Amino acid sequence: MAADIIPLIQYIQQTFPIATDKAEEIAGRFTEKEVAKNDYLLVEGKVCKEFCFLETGFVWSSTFDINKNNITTNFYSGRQVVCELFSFFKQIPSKENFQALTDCQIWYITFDELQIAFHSMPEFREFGRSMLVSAYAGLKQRMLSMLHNTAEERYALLIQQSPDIFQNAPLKNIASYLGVTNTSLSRIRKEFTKKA
Amino acid sequence: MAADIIPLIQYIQQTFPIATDKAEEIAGRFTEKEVAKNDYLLVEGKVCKEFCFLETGFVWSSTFDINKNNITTNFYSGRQVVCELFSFFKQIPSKENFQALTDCQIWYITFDELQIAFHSMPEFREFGRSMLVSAYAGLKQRMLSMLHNTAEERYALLIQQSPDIFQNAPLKNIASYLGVTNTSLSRIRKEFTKKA
DNA sequence: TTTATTTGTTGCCAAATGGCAATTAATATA
DNA sequence: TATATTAATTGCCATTTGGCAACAAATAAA
Repeated sequence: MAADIIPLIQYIQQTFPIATDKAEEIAGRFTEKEVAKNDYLLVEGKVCKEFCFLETGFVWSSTFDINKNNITTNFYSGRQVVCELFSFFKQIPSKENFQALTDCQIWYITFDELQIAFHSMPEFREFGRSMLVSAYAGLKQRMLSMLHNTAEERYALLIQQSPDIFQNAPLKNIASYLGVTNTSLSRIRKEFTKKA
Repeated sequence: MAADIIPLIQYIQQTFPIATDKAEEIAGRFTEKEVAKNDYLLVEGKVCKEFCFLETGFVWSSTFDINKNNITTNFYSGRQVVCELFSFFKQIPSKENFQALTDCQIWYITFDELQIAFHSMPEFREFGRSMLVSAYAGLKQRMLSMLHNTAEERYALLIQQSPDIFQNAPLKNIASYLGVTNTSLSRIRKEFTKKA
């Protein structure tokens, strides 16, 4: 599959309003690569070296709780940033794994390249900051939803907002993403289809 | 009470390792102010204009859910950044209120001043980014805790890590911060003291 | 294709949490 | 101080979610 840089340019502009030629200049700093299904973009204990934009494909990230249970931290479908931001920006070992659940087409920039680009391109910095702030806000939303919605409400929201997750990830991982056991998710799904 | 800039300098250095004179230069861009008990640092619907460092005092932030219930988003004790980052960095209206629960001594910098300082001081930018990344990581931790710890475990963690919250905030707000009803929190506390 | 392994569903019951109302305690106001 | 208001606790019961085991379905491996 041929790589297409347009989605990255659009993503940059939508994250931080900017002239198209500037967005193209930023996007031009990225390199393309492919990641095969089931391969890892990042392994726990390693430092995240690349800031990735997922052009096409599907990725999930996970970590382990105290009881060594694998718990899903997130799912990523196309046209999103896929990066363990803490590990990447602090250049310290990641506590999460990132794995491709389908073949992926990716645009990436290394940490060193990004540092250089940040210093020479104020717009790139602004984009980076805006991306971070949006990620922060998204996480806060998710946290508030965890606090004040039932598991069934969270399930309903997820299936409505990200139906693609259900095409790409096994239910047990969706369950841990939602913070319920797979037994409970199974029952929630039963109730849900009954209502619909 | 006289303002003391040392805690701010220390906070900067601890967030992003940097020479003391550079940290002092960054801190020098901040202005001091006092906020009286019960006054608001930020009101929902207004754009957050100041990036604040809380030298001394105690602040809580809250928002409203769909049913107009007031829910606590966070508590802030001294030597922390107190800022609605999304509203501040995007300069859009805040969905949260920030209120002082005690008299507060604050160091702040406005958005415009910060923009200027960011452009002229690379170290300030790095500090800002590091602060954002840490905030992001802290939020992720909290979210994972919401997902995979019981209410009682979250209560135990909170009282252990932030006992000062219990000296400054009413239990009903701590309950909504933990994502439980105040009825449940009351029972959890009863069980907890029984065990200890 | 056959077999083994993993994933998903269901029944049964236990544990955690919520909802409501009554009561007490604490705080604010007159 | 007396009164009104708000916060916190408790009892009773309903709802949600979890744990375990058995089973079925899907997928991977031989």
